[in-house]
Amino acid sequence: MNELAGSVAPGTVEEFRERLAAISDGLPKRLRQCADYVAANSDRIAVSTVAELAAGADVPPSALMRFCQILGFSGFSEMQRLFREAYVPGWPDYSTRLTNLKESGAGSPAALLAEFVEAGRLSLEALAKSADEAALDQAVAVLKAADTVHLVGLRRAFPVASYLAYAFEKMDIPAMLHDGVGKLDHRHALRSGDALLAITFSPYSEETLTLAADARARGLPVVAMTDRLTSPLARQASAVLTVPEVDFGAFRSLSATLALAITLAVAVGTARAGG
Amino acid sequence: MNELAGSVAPGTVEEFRERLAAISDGLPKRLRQCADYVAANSDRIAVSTVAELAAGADVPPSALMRFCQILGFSGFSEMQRLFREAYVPGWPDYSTRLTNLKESGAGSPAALLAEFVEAGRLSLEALAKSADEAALDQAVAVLKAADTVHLVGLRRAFPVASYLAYAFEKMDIPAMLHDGVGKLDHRHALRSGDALLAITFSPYSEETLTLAADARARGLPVVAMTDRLTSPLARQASAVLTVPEVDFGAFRSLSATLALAITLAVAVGTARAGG
DNA sequence: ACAATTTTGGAATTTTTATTCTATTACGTC
DNA sequence: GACGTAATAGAATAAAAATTCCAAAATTGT
Repeated sequence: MNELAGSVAPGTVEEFRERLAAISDGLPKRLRQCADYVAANSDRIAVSTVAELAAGADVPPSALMRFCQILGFSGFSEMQRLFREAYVPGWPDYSTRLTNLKESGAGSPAALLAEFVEAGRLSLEALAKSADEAALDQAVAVLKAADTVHLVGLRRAFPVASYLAYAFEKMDIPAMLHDGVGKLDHRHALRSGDALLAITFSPYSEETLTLAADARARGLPVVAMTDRLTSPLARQASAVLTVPEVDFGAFRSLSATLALAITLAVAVGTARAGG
Repeated sequence: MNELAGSVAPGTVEEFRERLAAISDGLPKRLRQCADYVAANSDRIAVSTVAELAAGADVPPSALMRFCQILGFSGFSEMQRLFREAYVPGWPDYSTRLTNLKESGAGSPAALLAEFVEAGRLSLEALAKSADEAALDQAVAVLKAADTVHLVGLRRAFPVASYLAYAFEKMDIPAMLHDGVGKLDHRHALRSGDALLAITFSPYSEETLTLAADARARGLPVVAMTDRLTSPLARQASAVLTVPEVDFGAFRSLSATLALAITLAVAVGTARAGG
């Protein structure tokens, strides 16, 4: 294979990355694992041993040695030297790095990123604090018992609904995403024995509320993911999950909402598998 | 002298500094040199050998060993471990932890939620630490210049793509979501002057890669959001944004991915409005 | 299905690195 | 200025790490 690739060792981290990208295609399985792991954790090279890195990449140490040689180094030590020399203990802790990003100028992409990361983190923390365990248990119970889980969420909530649809499908749970494509109305698909998982945040989307009301009228249980207990969706629901999400500008980070959504999906999936 | 100082080793870098400051008065000559050098170059500890550090401090290696022991460590290796771990804040096999939790079914929904919140938090922190500002700037520049922004992301990445579509629409940026509904092939919609924002994670979706290759072939710039620099998508791209995200089984928390996505959308939006 | 070639895993080996030990030196005290 | 104590340097040893090598397994092409 790539026996010619490594005539001369990369002299800088940049060169290293280039070569890595250049060769990593035609690499056999184990060496590819090395390439992927090293690319994702290049900051660890300077402070790890062969054995540690190999364990991380889930390959034997000798595979990692071969990998180093294919890249043009005489061995691991030479590769490590490159990274040790370039090593500046970047941004040891998260908060100073955030400050640093913000300082790159108000409105700059980096500063924005810092804001959104912060918003997401706050949302997650708030969720952990405020989560209602009883409501969560009840939601799981309702969805576990359902024949088909109907999912609805539009606009801002659509990513969440579509993610749930993906997750349910992966776990072999019958689910149907009501996405309103082609303005079709799928409400006739709601059958006795099913359940609806509805997601909407202020300003609440009319279609979602309508579908929830419809399900309620037919006697189907409704699980709500929304922003307040006083939301119009909450009235229709047999279980209400509220998500405190920090808005930044007109947008909402969705971090907390998605975390809750995955929890729900996995909990329902294991509950069903176990029953 | 300070023979009692080292009853127990410092557990954090903070503690280390405190103890160093506390004892470094009253130290004999050689040990003083060690203390001074280490204090001034503590960032090198993680990536140096005893011999290198000793040479830097202009003392024999054995002096440095004694110094480590006076600080409370069993030897140099233990001290070094402290610094290596402090700068390598990875998530030690977090995904297997989650997988185990899921498979054992031992976790109550509330416990699951705690895990997913933690995963999201870690992802966001890692994003802040590892974000490539230059790549982000370039991605913004590319999308700012585009007539229409085409979005593609399937399966796990679909929520991200759909959220971007929503955000772009809110900001009056011409955007088109390639969602593959009805197996329609929209590639003819790629026109000169447009740009493609493609999102895919391992295992990479074939359709996304194909569309990216297609765009590339027509000379359109491609911005990639993916998991590794060695991803097949990265090859097609004029800007590559990598997102560190904790996977668990087939799922991915998406917290970091969405934070980056919003950043991109808002940055492009303000850049366009300002131009 | 077979042979040729590549890839792999693990044990054996070598090299490097950390650590201990001890004779010697320096220091402070009386 | 001699004695006792503490500190030091460097050699000796132990431990850990890197690197090589080869037989077995897997792939590839015919």
